[in-house]
Amino acid sequence: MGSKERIQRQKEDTRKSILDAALQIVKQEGWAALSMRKIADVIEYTAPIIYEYFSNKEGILFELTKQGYVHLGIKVKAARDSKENAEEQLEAMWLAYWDFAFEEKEYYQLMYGVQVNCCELYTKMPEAEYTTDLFYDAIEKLITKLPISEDISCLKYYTFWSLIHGLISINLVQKGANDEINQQILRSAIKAIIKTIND
Amino acid sequence: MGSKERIQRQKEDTRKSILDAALQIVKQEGWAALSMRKIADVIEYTAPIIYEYFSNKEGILFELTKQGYVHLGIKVKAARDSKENAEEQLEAMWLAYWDFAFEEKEYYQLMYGVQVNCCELYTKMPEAEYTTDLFYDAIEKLITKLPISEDISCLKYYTFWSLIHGLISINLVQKGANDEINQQILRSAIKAIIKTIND
DNA sequence: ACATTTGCTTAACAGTGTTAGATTATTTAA
DNA sequence: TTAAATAATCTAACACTGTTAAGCAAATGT
Repeated sequence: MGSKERIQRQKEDTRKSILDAALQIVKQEGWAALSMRKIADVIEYTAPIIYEYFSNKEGILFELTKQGYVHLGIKVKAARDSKENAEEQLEAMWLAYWDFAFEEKEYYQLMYGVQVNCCELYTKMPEAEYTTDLFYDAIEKLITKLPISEDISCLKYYTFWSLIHGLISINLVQKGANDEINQQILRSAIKAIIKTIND
Repeated sequence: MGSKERIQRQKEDTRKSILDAALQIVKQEGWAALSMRKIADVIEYTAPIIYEYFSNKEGILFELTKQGYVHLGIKVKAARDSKENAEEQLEAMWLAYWDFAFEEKEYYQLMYGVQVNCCELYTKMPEAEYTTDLFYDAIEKLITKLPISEDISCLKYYTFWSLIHGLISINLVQKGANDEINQQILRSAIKAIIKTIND
């Protein structure tokens, strides 16, 4: 009897619907408004059911964080593949990162703890490392002096990341900034950091 | 009878003790653990009393935010006054900002919404503008091309701020970064941005 | 047909911010 | 000094939050 598999499929559907419901609520009302009972309302169950799919609320956040990293990775990879030149690739990748932060604001807030009390234990999430690796590769392609030291690519990566994440955070928290100035800062700073890669 | 003034003084003391208690709890247990009842326990009252001094919890956070900006302003000003050279001044000021973020981690988290759901209405807080003005002044001192355009100082200010705030946020959220690398990024990036001021 | 397992719900606990009403203490007025 | 008025404080409650235990009902296995 194949009913086992049907039930299995139903369970996976419910699990997915929990994640979808959570994201929907957050997109409509923000992270502070997300509650187990609200999720239960959306999926038309009662709250305790959720605990058969996730050990607790943090479990849901953890899964959504993973989803976020997957989406970000896809977007950054696509940006890289849209360009030939190594410099253009790196710039396009950071711009894609920037776009992701605002298009998928709720994911970004969760992934990087901007106004969200995300759990602390997201260390060593393989989905997160994928994007990081893409950036490291792109940076190292631009380094001409061999052998490529881990230190210098790390330094450059964090410089890029700090600048862009800082600009995003400032905009996500005290929004109301001029978008033109943001674009100017972004583009000129990216170019400036790229220039210093082989200093 | 001067008892009016005595009572007035007592009220001010209680108000201050509420703020002190809140900060104490946060320093011991983090922002997530701060509750009205815990504050009440510390000041040896019951929770409703707090509402005679602050309209709600957000009111307490608002006041602490203001305190934070005052402290930051003092620190940044002191850093400026410790140097003669304009470049050295600006660098010292950002390093002071950096130090503040870690020495007064709880204040910084609140002021800039790092892992804290601070209220949104902190716009136009005069205490915050003081520090901003200090940085603008220091940047404009370095601009040689006259007349000094508002755009260019704004651009440079946000570039500095984004980078440093980003680096701080990353360290406050996913802590565990190498402190040497942070210092290297900080100092080299500050110098790099200063260099581009007159481009 | 009976027993067992599964799916799901209700009820509860301990905590949160916040408010209304009752109570106690202090001050003022007679 | 005593009575009335005011101020200070607390208890209790409401509507939430995450989470767990107990119970009911329907589907399943024997």
